[in-house]
Amino acid sequence: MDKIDLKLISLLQKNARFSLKQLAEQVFLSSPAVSSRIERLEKEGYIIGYQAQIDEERLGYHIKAFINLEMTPKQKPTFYPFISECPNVLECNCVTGQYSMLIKVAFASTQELDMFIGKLQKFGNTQTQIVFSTAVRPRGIQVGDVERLEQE
Amino acid sequence: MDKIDLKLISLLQKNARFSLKQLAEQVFLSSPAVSSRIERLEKEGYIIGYQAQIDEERLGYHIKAFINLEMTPKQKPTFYPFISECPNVLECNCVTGQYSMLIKVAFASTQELDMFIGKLQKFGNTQTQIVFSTAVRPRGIQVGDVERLEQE
DNA sequence: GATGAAACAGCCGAGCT
DNA sequence: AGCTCGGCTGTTTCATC
Repeated sequence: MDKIDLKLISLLQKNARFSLKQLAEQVFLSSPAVSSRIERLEKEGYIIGYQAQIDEERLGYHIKAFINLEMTPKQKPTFYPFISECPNVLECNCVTGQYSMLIKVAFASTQELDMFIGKLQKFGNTQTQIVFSTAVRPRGIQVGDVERLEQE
Repeated sequence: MDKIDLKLISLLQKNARFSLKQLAEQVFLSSPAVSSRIERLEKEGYIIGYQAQIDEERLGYHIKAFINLEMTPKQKPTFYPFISECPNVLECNCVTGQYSMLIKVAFASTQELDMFIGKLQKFGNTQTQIVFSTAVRPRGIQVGDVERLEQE
């Protein structure tokens, strides 16, 4: 994990479809060298995958929201499979505080959102925050400028 | 926007580095046809970009958190540029409820997180939820199974 | 990590349905 | 109009240094 690895990560965060040649030019290496570095970064778990970012709004999912779900730990075994199968769930984290799960969702309408929240009731109380607008779109940690060259 | 477009979107969400040929095989079209469809999806704003997903934990950012920030609307013009420049901010949304901004961040330690929260105080009160674990990693809306073929 | 050759994929045109 | 096919160009991969 050196500066070049971080630069490659940063470039792939900007555009995962850069060709090896384009990447090679920007880090002043040959394409085979870049290829083997990326392979290593994938194998060692730094790079989890490459995802196309979709505009949910453009696809008709106009309502985005964060749902706080108050849940007892013993429900986790049934909750986890359920939540990961929901196509409208964009992210779900277990967090500190009164509400134990924080779920990000996208729906076509408030009606659909309401129905989903209804389904969640069997797990516990919910509190919902609807998204008005997005100041910073989901993105990775910005590694370009920082000097964090640990051997992790 | 037909079934094939949705299938392409779904495939690129799974792996943005699929080659045109690989995509073509899976939708039973030729690669030029796939190429022009993707070009159109990008131009029309369905596909915003392609991002490598990084394991922040693996890079040493062990603390992830959601910060609720209570802020008056008049502070937005100074807050927006500030928040989008922070390399540790993974996402930021304006939401309904008592807390007007919901900010997702990643830091190497609770100390750094604490310092950041300190900096936010000049905008308003905060309430922080630290992430214990992730049930569903950030992902796009799952379009594969649903029948949402509107001309949006 | 670099170089060169071979395999491969992507791009642009023409012709077809 | 959009899809498929063929040729050229550029990219990736492998062997060698």
